[in-house]
Amino acid sequence: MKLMELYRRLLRHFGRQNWWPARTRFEMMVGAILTQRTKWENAERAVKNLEKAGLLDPVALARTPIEKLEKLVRPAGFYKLKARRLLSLAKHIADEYQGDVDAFLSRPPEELRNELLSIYGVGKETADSILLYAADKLYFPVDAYTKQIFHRMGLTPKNISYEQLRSFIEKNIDRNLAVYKEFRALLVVLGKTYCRKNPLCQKCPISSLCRRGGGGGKAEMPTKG
DNA sequence: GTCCAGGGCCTAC
DNA sequence: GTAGGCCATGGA
Repeated sequence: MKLMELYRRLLRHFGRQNWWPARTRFEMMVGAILTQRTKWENAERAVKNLEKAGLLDPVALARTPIEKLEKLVRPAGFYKLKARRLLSLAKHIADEYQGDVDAFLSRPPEELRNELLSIYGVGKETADSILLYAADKLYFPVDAYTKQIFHRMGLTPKNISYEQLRSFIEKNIDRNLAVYKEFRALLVVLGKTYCRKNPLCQKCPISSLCRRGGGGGKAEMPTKG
């Protein structure tokens, strides 16, 4: 099973996803933090609250009292944590780049990645999502769905590390931004739609490719990353 | 009422 | 370097 074959099959089945749903690069970054371990629908409510408050701007956001942020991001869950994380991201861009998001995202990719990872609340998946969807760099974000899907397909070991899986995927798909962006979105949609629910497993568009489950086996979506 | 969603931090081994 | 606990609202 070649990964590009899987990609084309998912694309035929689900159609283009056109991620990321955001008007600006900073809004994308905000959404990436708000959707951590959270449905996008709930994260989006928080994004809209911030937008109404005029806070989808690093300098404005960085100046906002955390108590106000906590109220606005409440629908996204983990609201105290996420308010802190948004502030740390906004302050970094405001302090180090005078709020110039483009200047921040224009840094050399590996340096930008390390810088993102140094920001409180930005882990590997969030950093790689920002690199791919906001900075247009060829980094493939690996989430819990992707890990589980590839394991069930017998492509990778269950306990593979984040970096190992990212490397595996990046070595086996076309180095093309549209492919990266769509494939990642399609894997999330596939995971959300089928993997967690056993009854739907048979209808999964890749069930014939799935060595585990696919029939009587238990769906094993992890509850943790 | 129960389960869980597009992670990451902290702590203990 | 990694396993486990923790964070929390909203919808099914």
